[in-house]
Amino acid sequence: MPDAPARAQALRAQIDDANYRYHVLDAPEIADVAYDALLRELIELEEAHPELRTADSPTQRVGAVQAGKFAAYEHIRPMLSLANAFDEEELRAFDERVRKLAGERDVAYVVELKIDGLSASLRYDDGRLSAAGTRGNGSVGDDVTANVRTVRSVPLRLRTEGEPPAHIDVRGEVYMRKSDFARLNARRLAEGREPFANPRNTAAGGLRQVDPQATAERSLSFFAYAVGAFEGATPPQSQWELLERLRALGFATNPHAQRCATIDEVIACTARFDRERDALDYDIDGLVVKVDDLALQEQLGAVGKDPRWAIAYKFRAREATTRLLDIRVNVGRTGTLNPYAVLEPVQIGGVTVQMATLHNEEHIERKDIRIGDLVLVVRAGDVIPKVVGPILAGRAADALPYRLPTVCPSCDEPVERLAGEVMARCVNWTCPAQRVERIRHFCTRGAMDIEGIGDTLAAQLVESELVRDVADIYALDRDRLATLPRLGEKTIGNLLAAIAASRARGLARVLYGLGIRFVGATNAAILAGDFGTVDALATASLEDLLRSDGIGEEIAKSVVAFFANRANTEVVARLRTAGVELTAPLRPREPVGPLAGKTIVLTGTLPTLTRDEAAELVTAAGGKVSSAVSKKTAYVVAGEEAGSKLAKAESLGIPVVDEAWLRETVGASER
DNA sequence: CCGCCTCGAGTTCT
DNA sequence: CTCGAGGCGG
Repeated sequence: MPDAPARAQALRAQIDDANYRYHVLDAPEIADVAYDALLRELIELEEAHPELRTADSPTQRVGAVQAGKFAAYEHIRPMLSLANAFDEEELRAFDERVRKLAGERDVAYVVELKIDGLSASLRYDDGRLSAAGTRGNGSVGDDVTANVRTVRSVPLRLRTEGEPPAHIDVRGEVYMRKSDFARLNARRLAEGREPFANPRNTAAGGLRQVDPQATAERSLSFFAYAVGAFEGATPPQSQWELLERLRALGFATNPHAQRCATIDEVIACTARFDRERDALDYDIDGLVVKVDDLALQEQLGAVGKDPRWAIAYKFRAREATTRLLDIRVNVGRTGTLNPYAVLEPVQIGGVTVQMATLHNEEHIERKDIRIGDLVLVVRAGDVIPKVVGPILAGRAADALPYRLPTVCPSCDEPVERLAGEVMARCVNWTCPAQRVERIRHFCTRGAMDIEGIGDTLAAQLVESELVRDVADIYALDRDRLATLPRLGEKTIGNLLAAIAASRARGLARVLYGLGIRFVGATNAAILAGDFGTVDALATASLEDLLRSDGIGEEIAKSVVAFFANRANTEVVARLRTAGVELTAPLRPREPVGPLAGKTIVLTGTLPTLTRDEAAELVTAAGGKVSSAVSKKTAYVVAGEEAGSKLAKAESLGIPVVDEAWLRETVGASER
């Protein structure tokens, strides 16, 4: 991947230099074509990385090449701006105002999606597209006629029977579909170019291309939602009818528009679309609520620039800028140094975000994130916040590039980063931070499932030196635990019971709990099933291990290395003494059951089963649970709020079923 | 050797 | 959930 910040800098320098020679020295050194190419590349780069756009960038030069490229487009009737509502209360206040002015009667509304693109106005004379302009300041925008012509969903000629209207201005939103955006970026990556940041910027930039061919390549789309001027035809009576008329004229209108009889129905829509917005193939940032009756709209009029008959309901923002206060480093169970951002607390999508992972040093370097920067943080379809990048314009002059510490923040031993690896590691096996993490991992649900030992207690146990390795857990007793703060009689009892119960989990979960590199839950189960006992595994050679399905060179080496370490074999020996079950039933040859040989993927929240319970049902029926959807997947079991896996299943034509289906299919085997 | 398929590891807030 | 990387079939 090219280094975007450096490239932008280089482009700016070249363009500034060319400008200087041209305008000041009057001695151009590069051809206009070459200059255009440089400027275009910079514009694209800044679209892909808005954080790279600086106030002094040549692209921001008012009246420079870019702005001068478009003629002014005057709107016959100004394009509206809308007042915003951010919650239910403000929507009700809007309704109150409307009803008061309408004479205290019920008012019907039309709710439309607020597409995140750019609004435009299209002029048709005698049924033909004659001109198109961006919104601009509402009265005057840019003339982008040639570019709009490349948008497939814009009819070049109206579909009418008989006489077309003499003149009509159609307003709508030019936007880019997420699927088209993904395709475009995939192509750019294949060509070794920087991908764009988001569909909106790409659509906006697309309309401003000098070369309409370049606009066409971005595959933009258009939804019509209003009419500015309407001459030579009987005007519609309502917004709802207007949308129908637009469809009849050959325009795409958004299919999710709703007619609502009361404000309560409108409010129900807001909740529904906020939930469903991720499933749409385009970004929306809210809803537009309009009074349906056009005569009433007229009567309500406008205050200042905002009409009184419509309001934009905005979803809670999913991105925000905030200050990066510090970069700190956690040490993971495997010794990896995991840098994370400490942010000035900021509200995003209804929660306060104050931390976000920064993954690794290379990631921070690539995005050029520095302590003290103003950063853009998003919380997109997933819940996990992400630092997109710094806002360079606000950077302090003395901000330094970030360097990962060279010693472990927990044990002060030197950090190692192997050639070709992204993660830096603390290789000190006795590092306290790693001890804590290893113990916590051993006790997690997928491993030994010891309820009560989480981060806090694990840290306390290591700190107090009651526990140094996982075998020490089984040596804990009432007296020793009582020395820890805030552990009552009852808690201790529960904890000891949980520890006792964990002895019987079996080899697969012990292996997983030990935290051998590359051995997660799946590989642990494979090894346990193939070898049956720890001793068989501990004495297995590289060749023995490689015979197991799915175990390759790296995993085998990691297992051999683990058992070659004296400290590890001692831990295993002490687990045995403590009475921990270290054998597993050998794997049955062929799975049997109604789902035998089938790969199932679970997604979303099922009505009554937890993820683990559902997985157990599948396994018991001879099926295999996998984490990602592929061509080999037999069924996808989907619940509430299913995400990308459901979409993937649909695109691959894989049958999607629900919990009831699973119960029925599995239940059949038990009778 | 490439491209798919999987697995492992880390992840924020309430 | 997503990313990076190991395993393995073509």
